[in-house]
Amino acid sequence: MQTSVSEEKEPKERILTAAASLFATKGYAAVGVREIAELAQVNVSMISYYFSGKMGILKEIILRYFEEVRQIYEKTLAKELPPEETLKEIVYELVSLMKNKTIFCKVAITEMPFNLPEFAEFKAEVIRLHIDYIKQGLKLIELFVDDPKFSSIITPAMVSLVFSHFLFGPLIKKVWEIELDDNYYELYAKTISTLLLEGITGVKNQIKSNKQGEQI
Amino acid sequence: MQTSVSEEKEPKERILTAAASLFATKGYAAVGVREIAELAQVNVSMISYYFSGKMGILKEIILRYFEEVRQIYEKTLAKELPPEETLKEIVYELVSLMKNKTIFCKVAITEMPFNLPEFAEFKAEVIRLHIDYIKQGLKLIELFVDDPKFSSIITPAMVSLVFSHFLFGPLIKKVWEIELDDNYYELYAKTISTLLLEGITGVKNQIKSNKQGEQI
DNA sequence: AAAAAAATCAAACGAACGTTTGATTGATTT
DNA sequence: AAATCAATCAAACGTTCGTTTGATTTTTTT
Repeated sequence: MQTSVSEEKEPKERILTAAASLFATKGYAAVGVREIAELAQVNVSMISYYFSGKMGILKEIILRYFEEVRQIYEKTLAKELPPEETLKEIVYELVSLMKNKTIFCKVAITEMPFNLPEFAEFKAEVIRLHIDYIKQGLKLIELFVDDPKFSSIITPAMVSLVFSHFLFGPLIKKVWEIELDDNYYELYAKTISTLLLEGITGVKNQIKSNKQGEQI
Repeated sequence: MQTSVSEEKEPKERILTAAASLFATKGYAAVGVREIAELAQVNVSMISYYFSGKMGILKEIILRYFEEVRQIYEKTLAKELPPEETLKEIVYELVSLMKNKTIFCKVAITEMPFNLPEFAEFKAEVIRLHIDYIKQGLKLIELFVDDPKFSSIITPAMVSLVFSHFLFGPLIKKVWEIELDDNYYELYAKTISTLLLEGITGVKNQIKSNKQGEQI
């Protein structure tokens, strides 16, 4: 374990990295500003100076995460591949995002289910801002399953599928005792996208056979 | 929103329910003991009296959650159904567990990715105690995919698939504007288990075709 | 070189934290 | 009825919390 951030750029970025790393392991609310400042090797007051408060750091982390996801969606949808290929590519890109910026993503995802009163409004705003491209992603899935009820099941399922590995990260290492190298993550992306595509196809067939059942 | 716990049993149970409900919405670390006490309508000191500290409540919640899951596994495996049916039934049971005891499950799951130093040992112990039946569950999947590397991908994926709806619960209501009644949850369980079964079958086929590719 | 702006610091702020104390009440046992 | 035990309480414990202050240093601009 490192006790300080190694020769890293500007203080503002050091604070962000240190905080993200602490938030990722202990959760936002369990981390104190002094702990962040020590790891980032800055004075405590610098946190309010640069981020106007501890909450500002979390907001910045979440904004950056959503921006990365937005770019992935935009970049991939612009290619206008067939839906299956698009979905596969999005999964690949999301996995490599998680691999390269694990702690940022983990913070954004683990803090998502919570509803701190001071934070609810900001989160709702972020969701609102990004709802457009989320729905673009949904249209993709609705090419398979054109019922909003199914989208509301499959979309969160897709998100949590892709991120499951990183959520349970430390536990996985402990239980299976495997090495998490580049090969592993390639297999991971491939397996998850297959799981998802074949799964959705299965759901689609299930719906079809149900409809036929009703008609008889 | 209720400001107190309605005429409920023993004080100890009131504390547990109140705490779980607060932990579920704000996260363990963001909730204070006084807030819990107020909601449970007990004196603050009763928390240490019954649970020997705030952490004791969280431990109790997590223990109860794991016990419920253990019972589901045991009960279902005892039936000795074919693997597909077993998997399907486990998913159904897990969904209905989440439906009936949402806040307890949500707390257990959302706090799982974090590693508070005072809490790491307990969590490792719980995992160790339950590793046996988790591996029993794994054997199920290894009937489809007999490579531990794939299990390490598919098992967390399965868990997060089943729980995705409850993790993103409030967000789902907001985005899709749908009613979450019994019918919805029946569809939910059915869809998730299809997604999972067909997905795993797809992964299995992918592996098979890869192996054939190597042999040529 | 002087002036202005930005960055950093130690120190202190009041508030909230989880826990403990010691007295008091209510119920149970002798 | 007396003694014992469990349950509850208000109050205070010492810490830690996030933030702010006002002085000081460093950098940039004039």
